[in-house]
Amino acid sequence: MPKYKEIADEIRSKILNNEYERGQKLPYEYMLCVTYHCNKETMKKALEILVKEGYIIRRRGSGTFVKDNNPAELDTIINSRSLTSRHRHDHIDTKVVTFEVIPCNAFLAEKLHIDKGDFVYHVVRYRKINSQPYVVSVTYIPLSLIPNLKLETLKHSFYEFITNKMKMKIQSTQITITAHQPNEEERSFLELKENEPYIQEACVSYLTDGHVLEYSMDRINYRNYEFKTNIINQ
Amino acid sequence: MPKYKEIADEIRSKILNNEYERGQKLPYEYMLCVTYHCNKETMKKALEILVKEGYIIRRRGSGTFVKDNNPAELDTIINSRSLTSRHRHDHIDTKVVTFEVIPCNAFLAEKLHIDKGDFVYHVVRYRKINSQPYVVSVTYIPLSLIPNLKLETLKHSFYEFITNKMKMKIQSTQITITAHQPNEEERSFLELKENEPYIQEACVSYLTDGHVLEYSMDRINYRNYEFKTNIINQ
DNA sequence: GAGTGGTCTAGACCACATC
DNA sequence: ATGTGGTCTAGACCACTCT
Repeated sequence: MPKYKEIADEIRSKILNNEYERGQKLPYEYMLCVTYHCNKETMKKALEILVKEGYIIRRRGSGTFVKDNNPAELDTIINSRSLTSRHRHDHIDTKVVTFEVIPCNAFLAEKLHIDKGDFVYHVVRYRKINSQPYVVSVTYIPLSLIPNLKLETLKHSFYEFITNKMKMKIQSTQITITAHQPNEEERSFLELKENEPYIQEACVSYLTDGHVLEYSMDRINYRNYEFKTNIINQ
Repeated sequence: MPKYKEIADEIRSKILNNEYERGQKLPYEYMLCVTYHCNKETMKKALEILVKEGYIIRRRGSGTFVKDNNPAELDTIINSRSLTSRHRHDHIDTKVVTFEVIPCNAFLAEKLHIDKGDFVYHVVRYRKINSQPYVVSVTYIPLSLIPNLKLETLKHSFYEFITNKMKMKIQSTQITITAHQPNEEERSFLELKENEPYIQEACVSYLTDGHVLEYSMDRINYRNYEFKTNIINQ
């Protein structure tokens, strides 16, 4: 793990533990460099991570300040740090209702960066968390990437399988949030009333080797939905 | 404008103009440094911007590649580059239905980083785009930041006013997306049927001087809602 | 003017991918 | 072994804020 990430982790946990308090001014850059034994540019990289995560704010001429925010709330923001932990829901109460191999259409070919007609897994899963219906998950995965996908894997954690068994790494994910009317099965599982839509998170996941791992649509009862992110102006 | 942003802009537009094609490998780092007359670290900063925006992918040992994506679609991703342009809707068909000054409650005090009881503007606006109902916008702004806010300003672009007249700069925005049932007025304006929720984007906008400019809730008919973002794994 | 961040460079050295 | 990106450093110089 690079030094700048270690330093970011240290400072982040100091903020979360209130060693650096809300609204407080941090020591200035050179002082931090001395404390954490690094060069100015390295410290800048570390602090930049925390800026992007919304923990601190830097002002030329004034200094670096801890954002006057509820730290617990900050920790729920979706960013590079939390993407992995989002996948950790994967083990809970999964019912696989569809598991088939089909030739993909033009839409999927575009998303998955493969040719129209190439075979893909088509998986539909109904998932509960703490016995409460949570998500209808529709996933398409190129067959060529994982020729030996098994039903058992889909019942447990697909993410674990990808990471630990296949030694693949997700590099980035494009997320698109929209809302739509469910079909009858979805409505019944998600316990939606007449006219109520689900929120859909459509994800395209890229591996570090450049391949697209999957195109997935997670459909969630809007009552349970929350998405937080932090956008920094350039 | 720093050199690394200029270089990022140049390379981004080459990608958008297909001078660097989808899926193509870019010249390697040192070559790019020669082409754009800069140092390795500067080029790295430039390319990092494009990685975050989802235009390119870098692989240690292999090279830098243009993502095999529809460039037009990439341009709709919400990130530092597009935050500003989102505010450009601000001029369209605005009806101000509430404009008052009230003492804030504990919830707002927390969001705006002011004391409970401090005065804030409370603004509710109904906005149409191309004569179509688009958003119910509820905004709270600390009175102390803008003591002279006028009704006229709210009918036009609040963002323009902040930027050009007040010379303020938005540094970052925390966005939280949820969905809720409307009240009667909201339902009627947004043309929602019985049981249909709106999607809410709650935003906390920070200025470069560290103050919170506003807490706003934009409530949108779910049929018209779309939010795209790109998340890079660390 | 003093304090503080931001940018840029030159160069050393490391880590990973591919052949 | 070679090609390619990633990290780290030392130091020069610039830009903004505050008082």
